[in-house]
Amino acid sequence: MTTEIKGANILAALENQGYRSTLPRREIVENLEKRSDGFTAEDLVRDLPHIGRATVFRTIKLLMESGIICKLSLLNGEPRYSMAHAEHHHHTVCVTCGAIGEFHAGTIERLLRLIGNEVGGAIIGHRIELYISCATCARENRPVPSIGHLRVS
Amino acid sequence: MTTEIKGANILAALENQGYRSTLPRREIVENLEKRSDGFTAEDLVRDLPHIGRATVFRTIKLLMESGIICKLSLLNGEPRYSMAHAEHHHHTVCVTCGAIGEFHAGTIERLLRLIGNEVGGAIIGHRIELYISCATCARENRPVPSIGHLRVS
DNA sequence: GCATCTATTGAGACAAGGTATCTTTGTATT
DNA sequence: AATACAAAGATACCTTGTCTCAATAGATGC
Repeated sequence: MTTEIKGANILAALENQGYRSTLPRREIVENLEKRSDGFTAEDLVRDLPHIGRATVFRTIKLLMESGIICKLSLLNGEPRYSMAHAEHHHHTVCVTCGAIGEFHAGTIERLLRLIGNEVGGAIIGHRIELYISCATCARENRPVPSIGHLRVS
Repeated sequence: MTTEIKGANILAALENQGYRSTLPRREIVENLEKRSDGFTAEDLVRDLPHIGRATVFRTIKLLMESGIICKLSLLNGEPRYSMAHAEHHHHTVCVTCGAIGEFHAGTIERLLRLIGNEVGGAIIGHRIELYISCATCARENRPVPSIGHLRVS
């Protein structure tokens, strides 16, 4: 029931926005399709050594602006990218293995909008990252790092 | 009604954790007290040129681990630090002027805990940033940048 | 007050993640 | 096919930190 844009459709989406369909872009999109979890820019650079570093970053930026991939932060601030499977959503990040999940929560959206009123000014958007110890890591009792003020009381 | 730790108390807190009260640390803490809004590491480096860059970063890390300051992200991912006025809290970030605010929302905490159950695995903590156009910027109609998948529908 | 022990500092090299510049190449269009 | 301009590649550069290592300075015992 996800509204994932994929394959040729991604390129088509870019073309509709006036961007050209080039070989590097096709290769990057193709590579992304194989990925089910979070990835780094360097993953792509490593996987596609004949494509320039700058091009990889430029394409990532393009895909982000088009809402096709999104960027999130591990606990320590390390960046990760992941395919955007839904229009607006949030991420779960496993603090031990780094696995990325996705969730949607209408109630939170509504709440945040209310809070926006209280806070003064116009609410534009938000970022929510939920740090978890994923099912596998929790089962294996892998030690959870200290997370400072991000912890839940 | 905030539980802000300040001045000598910050140093005392560090000493209680076994850290020494050194001149650079005192100067950094003193400088931080003057700040009411978000700041960058480079702000401190610039303000305290006789203190080494590494020491500034080391002290920031220390203060973060002690829960005295916290780190957050502007829309574009740029890091900002801000004094932690409450135990566990979240931030509002003005997307046009970068002003940092703070809010607390028990309801969201509870909700996220519920979502944690659904998501599978153990919930450890979370990060929430609410992007706004602050009262001043909204009044002056300053243009809001595109924010990709972070926007609220 | 002085010696000592060790945490901390400063300087500077290094690393990750990304952007800017500039020339060459590739794509869409006529 | 010719052309115009978007995009690529190479590379230098920037920002935000971290690491190393010798020199220094707090805390402590005497």
